[in-house]
Amino acid sequence: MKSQIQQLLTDALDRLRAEGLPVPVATLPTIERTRDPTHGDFATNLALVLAKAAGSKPRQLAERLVAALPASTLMDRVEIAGPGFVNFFLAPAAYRAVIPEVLTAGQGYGRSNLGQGRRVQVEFVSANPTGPLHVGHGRGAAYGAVVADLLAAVGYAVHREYYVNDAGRQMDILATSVWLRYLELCGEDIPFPSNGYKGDYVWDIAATLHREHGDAYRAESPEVFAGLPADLDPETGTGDKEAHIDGLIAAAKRLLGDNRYRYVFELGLNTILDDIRDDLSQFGVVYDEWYSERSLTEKGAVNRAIERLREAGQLYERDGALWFRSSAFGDEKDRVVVRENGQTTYFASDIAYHMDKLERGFERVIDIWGADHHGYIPRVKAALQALGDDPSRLDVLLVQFAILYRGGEKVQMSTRSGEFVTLRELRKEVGRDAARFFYVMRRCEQHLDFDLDLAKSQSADNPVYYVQYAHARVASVLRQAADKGLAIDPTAGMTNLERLVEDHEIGLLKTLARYPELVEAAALNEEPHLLTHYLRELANDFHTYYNAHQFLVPDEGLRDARIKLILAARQVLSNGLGLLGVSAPESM
RNA sequence: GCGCCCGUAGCUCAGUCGGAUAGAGCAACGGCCUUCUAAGCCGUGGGUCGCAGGUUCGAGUCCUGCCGGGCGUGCCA
Repeated sequence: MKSQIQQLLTDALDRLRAEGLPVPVATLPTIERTRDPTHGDFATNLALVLAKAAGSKPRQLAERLVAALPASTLMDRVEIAGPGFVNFFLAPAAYRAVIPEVLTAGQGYGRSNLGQGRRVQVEFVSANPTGPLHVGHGRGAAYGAVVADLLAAVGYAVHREYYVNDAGRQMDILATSVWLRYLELCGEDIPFPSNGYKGDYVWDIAATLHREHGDAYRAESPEVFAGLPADLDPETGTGDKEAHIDGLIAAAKRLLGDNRYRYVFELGLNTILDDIRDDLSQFGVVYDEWYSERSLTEKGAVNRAIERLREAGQLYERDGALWFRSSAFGDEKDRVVVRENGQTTYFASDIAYHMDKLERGFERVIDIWGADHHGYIPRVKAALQALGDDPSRLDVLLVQFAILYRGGEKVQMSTRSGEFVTLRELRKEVGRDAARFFYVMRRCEQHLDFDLDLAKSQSADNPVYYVQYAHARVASVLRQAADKGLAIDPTAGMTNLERLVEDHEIGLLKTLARYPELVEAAALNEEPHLLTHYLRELANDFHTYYNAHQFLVPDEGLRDARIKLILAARQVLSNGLGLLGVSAPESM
């Protein structure tokens, strides 16, 4: 509808230009939906924008513009208002046309081919497999999933990916933590390291190891701790927790040998990864690919990335380490890619990973990170630029923290003690639908206050229930109609739609017509919250209509028209909820 | 110190490429159930858009400075 009006305006401009008005050729008329209904349905500020170039007063120009507009059945009337706005009032028939449009398109209503199949990768969550996902990861999961689905809905070929950090020191700490717990289960006396992973899940993995392999992985405690630097003593502040845990990792590798160490490591990794996969899939979040960090090293991508940087002359040695000159590309300082001990850094893997992403041919790559990683953006972009790639192909979207509230109080979380609220616990408490909806209700760069009590409440205060209830209500009306033996045939001719004349009906029609534009905006700006707000509005339009008018009236023609309208509403509610990963219940 | 994000009604937040009289929900107050689910609807009150400049036909929106809050600033991942 918007584009049709745009075409009318373009035609008008062409005509004015032919009359000799100096209008820049590149001018593309901008059309906006009005905020105020007294300004019509759509408006353009074209006359204001062109006034200077045309050497004419805005209002005079607006009048010439209106006079030049081709006749159209879409339009009820066109008015000039304020300093020179041109307001378009659509004919009611133009709005009613949305009903057949929705009902024929069905689930496809709101989908488009803007992206024309261009390939986009969305990488999200990518939490280290050192423990279960917590509520912070949940927001990234919900946000990423909806962004991906929105892009797919507007015609992009979306590849959803989880980057698995299955290499590196954190994973060694996990493997060692599992082993130490296992030794405790074997009856060894183990002072657990302050820097180890203390969660219950570590015990669970250790118990599996003990159950399946008995004492086969056992070592004696004194042997394990022999010659280690002291752990941090929280009382006195003496000791070094980093040196202590590194010593323990070395002891584990030495005492277990390569094969047995690898086994414990893999057991920990796979157990947790399976848990994360399961958790996400129950959350309705699925991936096309789980991409292993280790595989980057194994196939030589990390070395290749380093070589490419070296060839580009962007590496140098200092203090025994190999540095990337990222400060030459906008980063605040240079970064190490190979440590003094010869090991490549996490950053080196990440350079290789992003190089690999672009090599895989994605036109656009979207990373969704927790906001605490924002300082990381310049160095990754710097690396891409140094490699000769185009850094603008990478967009990093930062998701701020989610803070849980229960009974008006902030829920305390601390990863240090292993006491955190997991995504699984959250889902169990408020349910998948409420969690998915609440997580994307705010712009991603806005801190999210997640009210657990509200998410659980079954009332109008709760936006999820409010929207779902609208859907269930339509279904309920249709059941009533069936019980009364009234025919419902959505594919029957749209002969009675002109009976829809009430304000509530026109309002609902207008909201339904807006949906495709809304999906487009939400997708292109990566803003799922627009969709949650829209659905609330749509539900409100429906509930208001429901309260003001009876649908199942004796007048057959009117009844038929109203049922078609609410069928269309149900379809759009269902489509929108579907994009959010929230169910659309038939009854509540 | 430097960098990124945020600051709009009592609370939580929308606000389209800069557009017309700044919106919604909650909370508060007052109404509506012999009628398709009251998990709903209607109404009332509530604002120095953090502050000060600038850009222009027009600024909550763009620019600069300041104030306040969050996060970051590893040869960790």
